[in-house]
Amino acid sequence: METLSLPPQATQVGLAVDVAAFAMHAGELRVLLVQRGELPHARTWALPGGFVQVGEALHEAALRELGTETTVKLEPRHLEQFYTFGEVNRDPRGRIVSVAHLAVLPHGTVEVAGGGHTLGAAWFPAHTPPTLAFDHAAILDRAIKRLQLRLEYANLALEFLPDTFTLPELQGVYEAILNRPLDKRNFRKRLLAQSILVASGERRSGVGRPAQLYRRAKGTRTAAL
Amino acid sequence: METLSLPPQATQVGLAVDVAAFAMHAGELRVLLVQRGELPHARTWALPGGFVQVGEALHEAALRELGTETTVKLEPRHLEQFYTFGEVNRDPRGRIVSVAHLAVLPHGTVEVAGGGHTLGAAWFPAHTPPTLAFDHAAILDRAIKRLQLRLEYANLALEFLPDTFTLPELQGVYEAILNRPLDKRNFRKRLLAQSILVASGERRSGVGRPAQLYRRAKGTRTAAL
DNA sequence: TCAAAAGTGTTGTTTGTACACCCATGT
DNA sequence: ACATGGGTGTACAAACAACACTTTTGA
Repeated sequence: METLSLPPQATQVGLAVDVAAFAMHAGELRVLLVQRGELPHARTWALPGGFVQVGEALHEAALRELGTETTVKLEPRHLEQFYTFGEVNRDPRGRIVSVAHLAVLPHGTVEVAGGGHTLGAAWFPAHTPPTLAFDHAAILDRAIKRLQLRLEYANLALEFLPDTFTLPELQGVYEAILNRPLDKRNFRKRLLAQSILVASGERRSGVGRPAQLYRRAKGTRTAAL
Repeated sequence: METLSLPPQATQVGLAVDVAAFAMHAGELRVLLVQRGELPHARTWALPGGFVQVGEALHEAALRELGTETTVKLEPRHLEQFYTFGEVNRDPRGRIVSVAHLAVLPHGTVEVAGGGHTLGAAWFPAHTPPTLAFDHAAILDRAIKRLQLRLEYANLALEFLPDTFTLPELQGVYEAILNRPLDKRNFRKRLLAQSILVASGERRSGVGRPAQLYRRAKGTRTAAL
């Protein structure tokens, strides 16, 4: 297929991916950050990311960066590109355009460690992140907005939880992402009306009254736009 | 600012923009296409597009391509990127990633002619386009979906019309974009309830009963997400 | 028996949708 | 007078928002 050649001006702009990967920890929405080990912005926190390889699809590059910049293998339940950041001076190394991705990691994804070019990796509160390198604060901002949008109509909240979960847990995910409290009765009414949840009959022991366990009904996984 | 250098693997992927530019003609939603003058896909129709230059923002590249691939200067009322297409084999010349943009051209933008590398430019029905080069059919498809989404909550329909317009004209824009008829009474109720339209008192002569003219209320232009 | 968390209904408001006739003008 | 397109209101259904007490368990 390489019968025609790329014109020279086609290869002067660098193409990267950055990934805003979210998970729930301690009832809070957290985002995965890596501490840069190289200039520019050495020692500051940043979204995991890197350059797209020639034979690699964009989502593959995003997955690879999630895997190599952190030691533990991460298997996102959801991955979608949401915006492409191309300001001319967003990176001091030259003209680099970044296709930003949103990832959702399932419950239990806790241990992460730096790998590759990074000094470390850790989870941070998504709504109150530390100072970030490059334009990553803007990228994170937009990622959260997209996540909030998706929540409303693509059952994305379930991807944060294990296979079985209680309604209060699910409501906690919604509240953590939307960053505001929700009414318990209206929440239950709305969710159950969608009939994407089925009670698994069991109950989970805890401090107060045990909660009904639910799981997602078969065939109700909605594809991302 | 060029104190740090781009790593070599950063420059192996070509970055382009493609633009789906829409306008209303004869009560129909039309999209601007150019006929390619070069391989690959010589003589087939395609969305206007081309490579991003080093010192150029993405939206500037989109505007430039709109201007150089057509002779008449086009001044879009709305321009936003909506998705980045990066399939590995989408272009036989090599690895080229395209940031796709959606543009809305105002009423009266009729004459276009080929320029640059193209054999010609013309408007085509957006819902029934001819065979398109590369993956441009998929890009156009997604552009129309985005346009339909925007319509619902970003008053984008007004950008297709001149400063003053009648409600039946506005309804025609909605129907052309959504590709389905709307109820006249409900449409008027909904639009007037938003109070973004003010009657300009005048009337326009035509065949039947004259229609009330409206214009957009000041300060009601909503920024694109 | 107390603390802690789960569960449950009703009411009013807003939003959306279906639907048919009269009005103002030009010919 | 008639043809052409513009303009108007109501009734039902669905979705959404506010709001407080009872139930089940473990300690």
